[in-house]
Amino acid sequence: MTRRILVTSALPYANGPIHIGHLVEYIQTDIWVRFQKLRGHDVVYFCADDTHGTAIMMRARQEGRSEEDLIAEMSKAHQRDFAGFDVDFTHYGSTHSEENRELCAEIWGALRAADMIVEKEVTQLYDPEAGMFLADRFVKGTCPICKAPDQYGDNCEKCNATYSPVDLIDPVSTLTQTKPEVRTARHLFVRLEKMHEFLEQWTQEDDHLQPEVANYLLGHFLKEPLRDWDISRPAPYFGFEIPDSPGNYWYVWFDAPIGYMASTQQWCKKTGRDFSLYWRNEETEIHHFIGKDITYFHTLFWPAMLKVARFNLPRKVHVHGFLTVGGEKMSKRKGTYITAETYLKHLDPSYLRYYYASKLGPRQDDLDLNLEEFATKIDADLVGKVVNLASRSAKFAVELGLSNRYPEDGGLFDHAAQAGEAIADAYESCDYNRAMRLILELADAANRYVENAAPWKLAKDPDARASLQDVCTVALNLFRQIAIYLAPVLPRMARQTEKLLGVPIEAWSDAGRPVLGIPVAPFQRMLSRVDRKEIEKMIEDSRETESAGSDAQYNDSDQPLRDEPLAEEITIDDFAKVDLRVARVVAAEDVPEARKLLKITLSLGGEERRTVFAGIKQAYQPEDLIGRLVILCANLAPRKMRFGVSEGMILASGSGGREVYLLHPDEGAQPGQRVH
RNA sequence: GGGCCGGUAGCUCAGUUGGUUAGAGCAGGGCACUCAUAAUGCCUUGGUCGCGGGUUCGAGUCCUGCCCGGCCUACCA
Repeated sequence: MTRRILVTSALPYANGPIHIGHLVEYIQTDIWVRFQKLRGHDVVYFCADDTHGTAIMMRARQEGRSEEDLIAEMSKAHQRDFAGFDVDFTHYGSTHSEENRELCAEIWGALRAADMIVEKEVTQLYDPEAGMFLADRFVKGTCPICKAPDQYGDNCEKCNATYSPVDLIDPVSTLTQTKPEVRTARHLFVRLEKMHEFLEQWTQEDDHLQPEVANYLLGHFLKEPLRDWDISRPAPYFGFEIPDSPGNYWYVWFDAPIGYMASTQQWCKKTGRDFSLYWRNEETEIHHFIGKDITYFHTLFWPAMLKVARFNLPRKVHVHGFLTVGGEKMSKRKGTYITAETYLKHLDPSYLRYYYASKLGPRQDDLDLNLEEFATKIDADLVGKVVNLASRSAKFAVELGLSNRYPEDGGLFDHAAQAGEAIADAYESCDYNRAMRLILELADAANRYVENAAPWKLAKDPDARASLQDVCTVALNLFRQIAIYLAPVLPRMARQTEKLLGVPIEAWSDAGRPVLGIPVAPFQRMLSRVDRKEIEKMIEDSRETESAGSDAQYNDSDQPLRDEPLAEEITIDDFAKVDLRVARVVAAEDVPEARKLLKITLSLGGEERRTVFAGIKQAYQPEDLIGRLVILCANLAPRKMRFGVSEGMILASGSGGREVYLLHPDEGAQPGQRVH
């Protein structure tokens, strides 16, 4: 039975380039789409740029151009990058389109009609100079709980407290460095709770979600009433104005998923198709591929919106994990924040497609790109085993062509043909790493066959030409089966195989019938071994790109400053209030119940001792601290904690967790000395 | 604190509803081959399946407690 399938990948935000982290998703989706097409299904694959929101507006302002100009450029760059990795969309649209505006209005109307929209006052900080309300991350100030300076508007990284930006002490707008004022505005909210029962059912039934995702939703959101969803933003905002609420705009997360539909609509208009066949027809399967960070938009809000507006619900939302490189988050400093563009300058996209395929499973686990493994996997699996099959047998077949009848091969071809269903099951369930393993087993068996048949010996015997032809016929047909099974992952290799044998690869079932009595073209290299030097160059390039503009000699990243902009200016008197002292760690012990804390006893010289709880457990061993000098903020108000009273704060930089770097004075400093 | 996922060979991972001596790839060692992009084939080293209990004729697999790692979430400070 032919299935009609509509597939989407999440819409990349038009605020930055595509990088190898994004590509996990687009490659995963593209493989699934190509697989379904090969199986003979009617598949369309839509995506678009996500263009709205404050971030785009701010960036356009900064660069002194219009938002339209910015997003046009990003869209072009994104599409170029995707094409470079053989990600083949049916249509690539934009959320900033008339089609999207109309669909937003339609769904909005349905939400209104269902009495799901309410208006509420929201008190927010407003930057009069920028003329806009400030989202939480555009405000910094002193934490109202622990008095830590430089904290974002919604929570404190130091003490983990959550609060409203209105409660911040000395708030500063990060846009203009001025002091914002408190203003109230009327926001529109979606009463999601009205759909509670529906969502509880939809998320738990029919395999719509991976089990861990369904559990997560049940445990975190659905166990209590769903909160109203703040769906409007006051002007100025780059997006669509809400038709029945002038001055208010739809929040970017309202119109972003609707962009899937708008992209479909654009394609339908272009090609004369029927939109309702895809979004208002129960027989169409809709599959969304997304990252785990946006799970709840796609599994709660989105199905609720579709349900209310009577559109098709997703058949399945496939959630994948994040990419790490060498076991760590991508880092510009380490050169592992690799853009699609930089990758393509150095390496073959097929490498990454295969590597991701060999690591991707059906669950939302994070995926690690280990560059050493990357290189050995490509070399061993693809070059050494798969391509090698063709390259070691094709040259004997050029003169002879393939036999007219399929020779005895000990059941190898039939076995591989039968394996096709298990491999297909693995692709279908997004268990690509299993599919790759199964395919590689076939390549192993085929190489063993060639080894035993020894065509190179037959080639020396003029009387053995028939046998030689038979051996090549088997080897090349086994190779072709593998090329077909790998075609979703490696479309280029499928094309090369077509050229080699002069027969098109059009369907999965082609792997069930051998090709016979045909000429064989001279073998041309299909894939090169991975050049380790290019990997290094790629890393180097990725480092350079982000350090451009900084002092050439040191290449320090500007990321820390961007993460945490400079604070408001202070006077020397302000500074003098802070009493910093050199102190010696005389004891340090683990606080077993705490995840981050070490209990540290400091000496300020003589008998003066201080006990401080410091959140550095993940970065330092207690025994390594004993004896060393640190800098202590000595006049900080004592703070009662669960484990005791903390009498100060040890100075350190870094983002927390393992990234904590204690300050220490140069040689000669004495405990108790004040730092001026 | 709560939730989810994981912990199997040096590394990356398979292990189907509990059923013989726990597997693969890579890496290591040896041999063979020399058609192929120093590719391939054969042999081989290597595992108290995180730890402790329990259920069972039988546990990597089921139950339970704990330890470790990742992610999520909350609170206290």
